[in-house]
Amino acid sequence: MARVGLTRERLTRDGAELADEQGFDAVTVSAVARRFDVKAASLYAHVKSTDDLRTGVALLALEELADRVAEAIAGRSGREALAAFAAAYRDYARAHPGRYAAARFRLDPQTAAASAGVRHAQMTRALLRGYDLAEPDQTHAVRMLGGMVHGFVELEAAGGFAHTAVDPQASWDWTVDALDAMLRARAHAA
Amino acid sequence: MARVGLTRERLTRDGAELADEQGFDAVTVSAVARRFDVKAASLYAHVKSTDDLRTGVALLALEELADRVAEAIAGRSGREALAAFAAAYRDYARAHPGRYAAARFRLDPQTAAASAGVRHAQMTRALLRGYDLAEPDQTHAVRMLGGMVHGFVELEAAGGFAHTAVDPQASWDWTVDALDAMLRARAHAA
DNA sequence: GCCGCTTCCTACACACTATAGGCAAATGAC
DNA sequence: GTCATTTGCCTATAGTGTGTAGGAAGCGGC
Repeated sequence: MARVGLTRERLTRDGAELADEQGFDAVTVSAVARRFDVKAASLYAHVKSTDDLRTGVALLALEELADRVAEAIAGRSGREALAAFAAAYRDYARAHPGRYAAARFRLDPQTAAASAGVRHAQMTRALLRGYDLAEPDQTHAVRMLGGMVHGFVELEAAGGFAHTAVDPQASWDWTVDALDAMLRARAHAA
Repeated sequence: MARVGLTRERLTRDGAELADEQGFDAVTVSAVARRFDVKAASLYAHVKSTDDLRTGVALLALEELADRVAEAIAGRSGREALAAFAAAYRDYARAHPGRYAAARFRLDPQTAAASAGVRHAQMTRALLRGYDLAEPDQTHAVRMLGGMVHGFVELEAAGGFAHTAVDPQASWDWTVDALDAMLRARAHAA
């Protein structure tokens, strides 16, 4: 009966690759089963449902992305840290579009609370410590920064920048500069 | 045989309502058929496929949203126009989450070119004329602004702001203020 | 070798997409 | 009014995906 050696972990990793190749929506029980050359029903011993499979991919992506961001901001501060932080997100989204989409997958509250999502929030706050913002400005800045990075990355991925000749990288650098200037201007402003 | 009076337009409108109620992913041929108390096969006389149905909803949402934005910025300029522009997007997303998601639906290039999407781009540029930016700064600003608004709205919709007590409206106002200050600082800076 | 557990299988019930072809209601000609 | 045509919705069917139940083959411990 030629055992393939399925594991929840292997299915999750394969799901992540499938997401990058065909999009996160293509991550289904039967698609992954086909890649292992196995019947779909066999996967149900390892994952509870398609939703469960996707949740696994989402958690993996959040973890990977948090690791990269952590490495990017380690030992840096101020503008340099901001640029590295933003670049970590953008580079990951460009290298692994499916995983990036997976990281956006809606998790139920307690799964989210136990995920690497909290590390993302902590790192964003850590980054902003360099700008010395008092509350509630710091929270405002966390939200603005998160929205900015995510929004830019998503519009770029969706092809929204394809109709103009201007290099997206230049727009990105310009935006990061603007963010830095904005945050510095608001330091101590509470 | 009790004709219900199906039309492509009625199916599209109903799809938009379904999207707001159950999410854009719930917009399927059979779900809409159920709402009209009709067999799924009957819909295929009016829409070519599920994708076609969703495209219709997306075009409707883009149109509606463009109308609202146009109304919001009419007769305003500068900071006031920026605030109204941003509020139009956010308010629409909060009132019609499914349609907002639909507006993000990936259209094939020629459908996109014939959609209200181009009005959105034109209005964004029109808004930025008030800040007197030279190229390529204007394009950078268009991208930044688009990303910012979309990213903030999406994170808010995804519940990303639920873990902190700070009022999202306050963060929104703070962000719009910061954007305005930043754009003014960059006027003529080419 | 044999027992027991795990892994993967077949079989099945059900839902959604999509096509083909049928029948009846609405519409227009007269 | 009635008849023919068009249109609208139907049934039937094939294909694919999800998820459950139960069966058989592999693998380890002894």
